[in-house]
Amino acid sequence: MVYSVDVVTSSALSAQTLSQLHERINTWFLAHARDLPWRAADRTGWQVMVSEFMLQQTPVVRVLPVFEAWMDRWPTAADLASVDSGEAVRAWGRLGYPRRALRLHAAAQAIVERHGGEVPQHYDELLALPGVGSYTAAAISVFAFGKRATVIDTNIRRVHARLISGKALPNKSLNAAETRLAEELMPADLETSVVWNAATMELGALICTAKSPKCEACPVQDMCAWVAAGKPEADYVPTGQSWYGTDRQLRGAMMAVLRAAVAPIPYQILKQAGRVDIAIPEELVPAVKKLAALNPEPEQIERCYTGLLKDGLAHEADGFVTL
DNA sequence: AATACGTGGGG
DNA sequence: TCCCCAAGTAT
Repeated sequence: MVYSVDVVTSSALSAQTLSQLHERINTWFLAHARDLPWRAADRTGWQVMVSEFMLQQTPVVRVLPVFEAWMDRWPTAADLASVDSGEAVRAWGRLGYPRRALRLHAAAQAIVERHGGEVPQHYDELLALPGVGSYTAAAISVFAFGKRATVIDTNIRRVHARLISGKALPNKSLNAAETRLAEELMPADLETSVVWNAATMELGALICTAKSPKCEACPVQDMCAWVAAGKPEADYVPTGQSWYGTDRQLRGAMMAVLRAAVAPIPYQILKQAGRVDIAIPEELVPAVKKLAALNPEPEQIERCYTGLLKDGLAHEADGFVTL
C-alpha cells in the first residue's frame, strides 16, 4: 500500500457542500434503490462478481433471469470452475459479449487456484483476475466486501459531469481529471463511502440518465452545475456503434448457431455461413437461416470463424465444431 | 487513444 | 421503423 503525502488538494467544492451532496444522494438511495438479488443482505462475493460480469454493457432487466439460473447452477466459483468453458458460454445465453462468460470461467478457476475458492476482497487481487478491470475490481471490493475504493462507471461519470462540471456528458474516455474528481468526491468515512458509490451509480441509472434525465426527481437538482448552466448540449456527438455487416454481427450469428446445437456440428455449416447442402439438424435451422441471410464474403467468414476459435469461444475437432 | 467485442428493448 | 445504447475489458 502506498500512502500519498499529498493532502487533499484544493477542491472547487467546500466541505459543507460535499457533505450535503453525500447526505442527499445517500438518503435518496436508501429510499429508492432497486431491490436486486446481488444486493441482498446475504449476498456472497461470488454473486456480486457474477452480477458485475453480466452487467458489463448489459441492462439489468436482461441480466436478472440469467443471473438467477446461473447462481442456481453454479452457487460458488468452484462449481463453475469444475465444468467446461463451453457450458458457461452456453448458459450465458444471449447476454452478449460471450467472451465475458469465458473470462468469468477463467476467473473462477483462478480463484480456486489462487484464493482457495473464495472471491478475493482486495482491489489488486481482483484486478489480477481475467475479465476484471478497474471498474469491476472496485465494484466487487465495495459492494461485496464494504471496502473503501472509488467506483467509476459510466453512470457515475455522467453524474459527476453534470453535477460538478456542468457538462451534458463525461469525456469520451476516462481521464486523470475525472478520476481525480471522483476521488475528491468520495466520503472520508468508510460506511458513507460504500453507500455513496452505490448511490451515485443508482442515481445515474434511474434519474440522471443519458437521455431524458428526470431532473424533477433528482435530490440534488438545485446543486447541479449542468442545470444551473441551462443544460447545455454535449460538446461532441457520441459515435454510434456500427452493426450491420460487421464482424460482430457475423460472429454473433455464428455463436447463435453454436448455442442452438445440442451436439458438435459439421464445421462447414459455419465456414460456409449456412449455405450448405448437407442436412441441418432441426434445432439449428432458425439460427442457420439467419446466418445465411447475412450473405457474408468468404474472407469475412474465414476471419470470423478463425477468430472464434482463437478466442476460445468455439472448438474444432475432427471436422466438427462446438462451444 | 482508438477500436473490437453482442444483444434486444425503448424512444 | 430505425437508431441508440446498457454497471467495461483488452489490446
